[in-house]
Amino acid sequence: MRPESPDALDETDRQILAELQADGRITNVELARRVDLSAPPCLRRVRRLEEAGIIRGYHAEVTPAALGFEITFFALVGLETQKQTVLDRFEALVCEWPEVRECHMIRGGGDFLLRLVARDTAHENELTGRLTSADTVQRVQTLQTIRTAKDEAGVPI
Amino acid sequence: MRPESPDALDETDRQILAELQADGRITNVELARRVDLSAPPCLRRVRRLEEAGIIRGYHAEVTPAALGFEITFFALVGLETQKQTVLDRFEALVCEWPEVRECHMIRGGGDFLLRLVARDTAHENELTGRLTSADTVQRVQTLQTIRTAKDEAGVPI
DNA sequence: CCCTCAATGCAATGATATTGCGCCACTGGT
DNA sequence: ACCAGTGGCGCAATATCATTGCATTGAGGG
Repeated sequence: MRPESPDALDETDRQILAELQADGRITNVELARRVDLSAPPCLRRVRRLEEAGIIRGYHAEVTPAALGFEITFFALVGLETQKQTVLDRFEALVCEWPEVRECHMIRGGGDFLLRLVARDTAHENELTGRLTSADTVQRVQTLQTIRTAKDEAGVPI
Repeated sequence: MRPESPDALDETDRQILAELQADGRITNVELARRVDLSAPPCLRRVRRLEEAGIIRGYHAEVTPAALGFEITFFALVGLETQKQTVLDRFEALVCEWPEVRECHMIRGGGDFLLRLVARDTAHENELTGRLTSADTVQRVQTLQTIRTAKDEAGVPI
């Protein structure tokens, strides 16, 4: 029947993903040239990848400092319990803060790793204060980034 | 003379950044419509933002699992010393690993926070083992992500 | 009040995206 | 071995978009 699953990716698909991950605004004509296809089938492949959810979207990478966000930091947050409703409530709370850019639940439960941005140290302090004083929060360890040697959004292809 | 710095962003620029951060493949015509400009000045603003380094690039967001990377995890790595050459060497080392997607130096020195992707738990174990046995590495704490409630690449605008 | 400069909009031109269609290769069944 | 059926490709045509040149407009300075 089918030698591979219907959503399997061949080498050309991987090349397309690699190119679009590296430059999301490349023209379809140029993309087709790089993966050695003509434009129409190349575009059809891109559409298929988008519709399959393999490409979730395209984003401009904006320098945070240009918008006044000089500080990026992480916060390791421990909650008092591991009860699901408590975890859910904490997630819902911080997800509403625009300064929280990522919220990952880690390990067995009760712990979260957040990535946040702040305009300055006062803003940062305010954010950590808000975290510390939030309901059910037991401890907050902030990890201030001194410098970032690598920051690639995607995955290796 | 100048009411604001030459690289200052007005409200239209911020709108452009917000739109391109949300959808990096939007056409210039559509972008111009949303920020209430005609196409040429809109494109000129985008080019200016790109050349000023405010827009660093555009990237497709690819689902890691589609490429076989089922696991994302973080690693807190402590080195034995804070000597600059040791820090630099560690950074150079892990930056060469494709599975390391982010490498942030944190706090006073000697500590790094890494974000990594792995195909499976065996791959993850191999990576943490490589970290643990790397030269000058004192300790490695892995933070396995159970679930991710929020993962926004950019900054609030 | 005039001048200057920066930014805009319009119009024209060259590229690109998108669709329809025919062709070829491969697969499975006869 | 032959014959559909299927999927993917390239070509060609058309709609849309990107990009450039140029005239106009409005705000601030002289």
